[in-house]
Amino acid sequence: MRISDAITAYILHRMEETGDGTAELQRNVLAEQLGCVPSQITYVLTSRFTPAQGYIVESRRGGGGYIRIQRVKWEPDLPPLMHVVNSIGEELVPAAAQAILENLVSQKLLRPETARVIGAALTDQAYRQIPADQRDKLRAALMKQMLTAVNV
Amino acid sequence: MRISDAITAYILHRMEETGDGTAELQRNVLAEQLGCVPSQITYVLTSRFTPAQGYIVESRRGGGGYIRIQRVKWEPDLPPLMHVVNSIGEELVPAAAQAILENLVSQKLLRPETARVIGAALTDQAYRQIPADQRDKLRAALMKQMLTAVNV
DNA sequence: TACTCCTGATAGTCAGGGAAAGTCAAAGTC
DNA sequence: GACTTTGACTTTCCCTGACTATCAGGAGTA
Repeated sequence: MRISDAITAYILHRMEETGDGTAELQRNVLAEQLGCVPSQITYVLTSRFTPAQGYIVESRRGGGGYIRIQRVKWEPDLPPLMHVVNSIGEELVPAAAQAILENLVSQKLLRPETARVIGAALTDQAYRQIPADQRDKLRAALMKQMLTAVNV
Repeated sequence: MRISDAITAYILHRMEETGDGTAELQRNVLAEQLGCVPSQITYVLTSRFTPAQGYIVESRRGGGGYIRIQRVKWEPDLPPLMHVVNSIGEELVPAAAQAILENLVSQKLLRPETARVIGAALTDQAYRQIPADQRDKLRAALMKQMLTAVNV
């Protein structure tokens, strides 16, 4: 029995309990409860609760800090967005990004304004400071993150 | 339970009450009411009610002293969001980004969906691969880029 | 009246300590 | 080889208290 599985199960269970698809926890507390080091929690979150898997994670450090995990609710006519998110690999070139966005807009899965905003965040314009060989990876991560947030 | 949150909530509540987006208070009095030291009020003001987050704070010492917090009214001229874009510096920390978005939404200058999407692109979650010391710069660049794209 | 000085009533500053979560690389497991 | 686990170190945020700066008004003086 892996600790990671226990952590995952616990988080999912908590989500069920709250009823709104949200789980809020404190890293140190949970680590203590489950008998692992705190960074193990972080590991599980980054490997199993990613946007591509339909989750949004937000957190806060310092006194009274917390971690909140939220499961994305998919509207009946929106699963295609999920497919898109899953179909994006580790890297994404600008042209492909634009194509995906245009496609989504023409299918009425994305408002034009939303597409514009997403597109703006995916142009190399914004990545001046990022080494060229890392931009496509960043682009892919951002695209997934943003598409996932469209229908929280 | 964070005292900072209570102070923040109190100030926002006061702003609602007055109706003109202004709250006036006395530091010692509020500190007494909420059971904290006066400098805690100052801390909250400097960390959560900054100009970058859309607030102006003015104060006066001595007898009859006071602190007035005012929510910035963005001019309804064109282009609406440029004020915000211009007020963002070279770097942007996550908390400030979030605060700006909330402010814009509450002033109806941004659709909640759009704010969510932008917010998603500004969390550290999306920047795992980026060196920590470059994230705030990237965040600032992305924020400007996206806000500019809202009303093309 | 006019001026200075004192005093009490404010708010501001800053350094330090504590409480969280994040990072990363090395070691372990299957 | 990919995934897991660990722990030392870092960063962020919160809270406090001692000390400082500023203001208004009154007392004293001429």
